[in-house]
Amino acid sequence: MDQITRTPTQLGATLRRYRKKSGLTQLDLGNRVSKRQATVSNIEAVGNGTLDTLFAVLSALDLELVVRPRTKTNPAVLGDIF
Amino acid sequence: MDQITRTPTQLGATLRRYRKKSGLTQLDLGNRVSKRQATVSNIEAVGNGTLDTLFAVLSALDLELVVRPRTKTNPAVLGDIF
DNA sequence: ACGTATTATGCGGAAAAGCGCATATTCCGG
DNA sequence: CCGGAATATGCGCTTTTCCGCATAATACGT
Repeated sequence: MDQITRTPTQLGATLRRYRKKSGLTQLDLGNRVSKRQATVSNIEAVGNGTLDTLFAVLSALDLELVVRPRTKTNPAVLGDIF
Repeated sequence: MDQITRTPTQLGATLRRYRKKSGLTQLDLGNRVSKRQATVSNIEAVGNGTLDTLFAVLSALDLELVVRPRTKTNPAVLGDIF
């Protein structure tokens, strides 16, 4: 299932999903990327952060990003809801 | 062709590709998202920036992000090269 | 309900990214 | 080549993010 994100908040929610799926806490993940638990919280919950932090987290969770033209897929169902 | 990115630099290169494809200059794009040409340059060339800026640019270029587990695709050929 | 684990939030200070403005450098068509 | 367009870089300043550290609030199993 592709995780389409169009806002920082959606991205944060998606990252959280993947983090939980791999059984890590924010503290665990923060340690792996040498960042604070608070920083992980901030990027997940608020959607604030830098690209540096983002890619550190993606790497730690063994994820990658795909950039593509927007699809017609219902934009509401994408990640904010859960 | 999927635009897989695993580093800020690859992402920047990808954004540049899409910007040029849509016939915009950094100045054009900067104006659309109410940010400086220098800020666009920074995210494209250096890979530095915030999620805020990133999603503003994605939106202006009508792009979306997909987060997914890393594939086995040759990781070297993805965007730094060009 | 309790206790613990997890996540969110707050502080002061350092670092980075943003700004306006300007200029240097590079790219590219003619 | 030359000249203009486009991109990169610099300065001083403001805003945001990150830091360490700590605590408050929430979630979750027993």
